[in-house]
Amino acid sequence: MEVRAPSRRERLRAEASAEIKAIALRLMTEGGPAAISLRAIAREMGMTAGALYGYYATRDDLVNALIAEVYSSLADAEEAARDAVPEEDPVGRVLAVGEAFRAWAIGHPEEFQLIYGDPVPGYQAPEGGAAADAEHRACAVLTGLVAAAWPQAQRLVPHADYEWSDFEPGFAALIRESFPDLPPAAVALAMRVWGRMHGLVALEVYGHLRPQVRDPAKLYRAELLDLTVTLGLTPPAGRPK
Amino acid sequence: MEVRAPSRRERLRAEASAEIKAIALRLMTEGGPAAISLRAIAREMGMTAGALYGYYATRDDLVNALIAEVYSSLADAEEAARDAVPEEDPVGRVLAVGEAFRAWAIGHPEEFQLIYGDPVPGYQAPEGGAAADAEHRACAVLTGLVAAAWPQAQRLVPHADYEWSDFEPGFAALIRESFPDLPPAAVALAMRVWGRMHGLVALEVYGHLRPQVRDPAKLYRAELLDLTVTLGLTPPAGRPK
DNA sequence: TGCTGTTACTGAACGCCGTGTAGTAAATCT
DNA sequence: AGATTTACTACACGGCGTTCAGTAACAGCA
Repeated sequence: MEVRAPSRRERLRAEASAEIKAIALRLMTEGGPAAISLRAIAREMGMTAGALYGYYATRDDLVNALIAEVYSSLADAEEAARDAVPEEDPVGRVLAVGEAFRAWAIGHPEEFQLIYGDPVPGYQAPEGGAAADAEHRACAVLTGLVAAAWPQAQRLVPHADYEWSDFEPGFAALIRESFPDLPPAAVALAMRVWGRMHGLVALEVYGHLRPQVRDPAKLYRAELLDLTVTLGLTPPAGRPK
Repeated sequence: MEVRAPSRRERLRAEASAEIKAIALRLMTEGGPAAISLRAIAREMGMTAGALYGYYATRDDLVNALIAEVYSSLADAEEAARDAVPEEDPVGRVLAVGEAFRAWAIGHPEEFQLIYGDPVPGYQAPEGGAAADAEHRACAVLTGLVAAAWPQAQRLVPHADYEWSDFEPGFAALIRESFPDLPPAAVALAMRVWGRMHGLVALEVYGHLRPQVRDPAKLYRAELLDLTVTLGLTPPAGRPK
């Protein structure tokens, strides 16, 4: 953890690296993930494509850096939405985080695509990258929601036969660090919540909803409300008779 | 609708067209959707890349043809799964179709990606294409499941304020043709069911589940069971006390 | 101050890719 | 058999990621 003052060289280098990422990000928002081309970036910076290899070993490395950044922005949005609702209102928090997730995705479709879409044929997430870190942050928000709802939710999960061994050791450790008292079944529930929010949003972002449904937001809202039922935060809506 | 016997020329042409699609499909299963290259296909057929333009006007046209074919195979799988369970067992049918959907996706990840993934930047689904047709078939299976469950489900959907005007006219007409007595709220529920199945499966196919969860199938199964609760086919699992 | 090693970049090349266009040979129709 | 349609090749264009030898500017040291 040395904190040498950055030399002029290092500063310029960091700036260039940031500019590369910024341009790449803009290119992506304009033409989708496929529009991230080293040559286009270099063109805008008044450089040659080869010059970029001094900053990123390969195009995929650059994309990975972007993923980390973008994922982090999603995590920020979710955390902000959660913290805007008082802790005593778990239903409100679920709705807020859910809506924030969708709003972010709809507002940044290319970024969503970058994170949750095509990992390019020979993909593989870098092991301990910042991307995995941000993914965990985003996931932790959902886990927190489930943790808050767990007293009510635990009666509703059928036969909670989940063990910590059902999760990868590293992931389990990470979770138990943040939520020491949470049982494994709750973590499983959190993953399901994740999937549930992801489903409709992914369909919408990829254009599978619009050609049929006029107002996807309405659909999503209903799903979120139903989600609070699954979490035991809201009684089933059925008019009793 | 003339039914002339196909001349020799037409037959050869159809065969070539089919071979192109077949090779494209194989290339995709081997290297992901990005590996579909006209040059590679031509190479395998002992032709030049340009020759393929006699069959498909552009690479995207070929991809669209593939999408239609692949989507159709998914619809087949869902219908087969549904029909393997007697009509009197709606819960079984939901589980069967749900598991069939996941099994198909996991077994054909590239195909799943092709259908539900990156529409390439300047995409647009051809209006009345066979792809839209197959998508409707797959969607109809889910609608059918909801229709069967509707007597029980309708008590559970909160404030069913859905009108037919909430859907695109063409889509609404198509649905009402197949299910004359189904209210719009049920269609909305069907779309939510679709989203719910899609969520976890998409996360798994794109590799967001594996690094954390050991057995995604278990998670998905729980989600399906919870889905039958939402559909009113199963009482909430909570031990009453 | 001058010298030396490091760093940032260029320019050209390689091999991919999708896409057109002009020409040729074969199959088909009359 | 002759005229026409069809299927294909050969070639070219521009764009892509990536590599590599060479060059010019910089940094630290004497």
